[in-house]
Amino acid sequence: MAFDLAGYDKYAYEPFAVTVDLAVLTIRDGALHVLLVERGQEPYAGHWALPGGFVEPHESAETAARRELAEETGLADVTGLHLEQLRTYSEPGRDPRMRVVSVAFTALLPHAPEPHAGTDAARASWLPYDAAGPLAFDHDVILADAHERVGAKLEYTCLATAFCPPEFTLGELQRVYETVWGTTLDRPNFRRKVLATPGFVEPVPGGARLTGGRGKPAAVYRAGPATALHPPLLRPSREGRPA
Amino acid sequence: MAFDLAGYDKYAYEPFAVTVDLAVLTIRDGALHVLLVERGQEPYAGHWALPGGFVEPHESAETAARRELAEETGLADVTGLHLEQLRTYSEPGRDPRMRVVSVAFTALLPHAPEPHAGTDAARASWLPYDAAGPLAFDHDVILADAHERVGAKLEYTCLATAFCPPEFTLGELQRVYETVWGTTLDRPNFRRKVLATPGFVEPVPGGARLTGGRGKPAAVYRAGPATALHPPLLRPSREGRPA
DNA sequence: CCTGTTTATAGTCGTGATGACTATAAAAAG
DNA sequence: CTTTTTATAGTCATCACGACTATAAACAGG
Repeated sequence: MAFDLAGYDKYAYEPFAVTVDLAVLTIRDGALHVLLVERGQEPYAGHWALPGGFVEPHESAETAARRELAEETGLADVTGLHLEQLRTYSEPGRDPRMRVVSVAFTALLPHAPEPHAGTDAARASWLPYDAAGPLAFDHDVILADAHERVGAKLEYTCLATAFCPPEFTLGELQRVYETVWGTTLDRPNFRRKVLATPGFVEPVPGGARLTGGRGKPAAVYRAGPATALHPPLLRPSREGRPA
Repeated sequence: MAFDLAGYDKYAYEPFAVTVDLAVLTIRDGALHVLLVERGQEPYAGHWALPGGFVEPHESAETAARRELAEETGLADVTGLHLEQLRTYSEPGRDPRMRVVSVAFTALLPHAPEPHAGTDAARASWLPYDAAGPLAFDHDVILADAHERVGAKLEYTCLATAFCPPEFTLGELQRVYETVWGTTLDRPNFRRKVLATPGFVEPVPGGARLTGGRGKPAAVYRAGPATALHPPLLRPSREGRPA
């Protein structure tokens, strides 16, 4: 399959298929969920897999990821959503049929509409992160990498608001941290830290949310202009976390 | 050029060339240097570019990057060197000849042997980071991304020792931080922080280095087993750094 | 040989961030 | 109307860190 391209130095190269895979995360009912599609064909027929697809000739991987995200979630507007390149997976054997190099992305969604069936008529659904394995191909690894990356970015960026609707309470924001990290946090300390970070959140002029939820109504906030957290909001002590 | 692969769902896909590009960084004479090769052919003939090459059919991008690193630096043993995937660059127009998707890597070297000429007979050399532009293709962007990534990782990982020889002084380690960040640090405070972080460095039993350098001889340390820094060693105040 | 320069190392002090904790307010559930 | 739940205010001790001073040990250059 190798061929020579006139003028391309003196290399012969092998063409690869290039795809994008998406680890789309959201929080439903206080648990981390991931968007998965059920494969209709071999290999891994009947297995769950991360949504994704081929990068088309005219588009970048980022553009392809955003297109796939729109197709798979059925969201009309995915322009404001957090979409970030995770890493590229290129092990020769990762797809048994041929050489496929996949650029993986992480996407964070605030609310979680039920997904449409994908273009290949497979079932698509939100599954709890903890019940998501084993996935097709190397998607377990991609999903775990995405989780680790998001957990780390919560520490030193304002990324947590990407899981929240446009207006939210500090309790909701705290639940994002607790859900992704799998820990519990002290409420007054969390509150103090968030409010002491300039630009992390800003109060919504009007209101206190009542929502029928139990307890005292909470003040409502919006995401602020800041993107980084200085100093960071570190996870409760874990010795020797991987880099 | 599109074709159909029997059994591959129902997609037609376009084959891409997949390459690796390496941002190989080291510190020479107290300044950050990058390994560059001079292009012999169009496009960008005569321009400097990041070393790199095609991923071969049997290897992953990581393997290809390590192979290219060995070829370009002429180092016999690149197994212990820090090599890390940066991100993938896939803009359709980034190579004017055809569609090339490039997986970029960052490599850190302690000492800096003069590089061999690459396999394509182009010149290869260490250039100061600040004098490295403008590079071929989108390599300026890749190089800047690598610098930013390395600077950020110095904050919360033990990566700085990757720039140091097996045995080093705290002064050398501090110069790594200062060189990459472009700042100066308070020596006693830096020392206190590094020594207070368990597993960051460990003293070499034997010796104090004399080296003919001016000043009081310094104690010699080795990299310790730790990989992460808790709490992090933050850069001097910068408001609103990008995530 | 003496003095100044350079680098390494030890320590102090005040501020601010943080973890652990207590207390109060305001809603819903029973 | 009491309990439960959540939100919010505050305290206190510890620790991390920036700024700073002091001392030690090498070399350079007269």
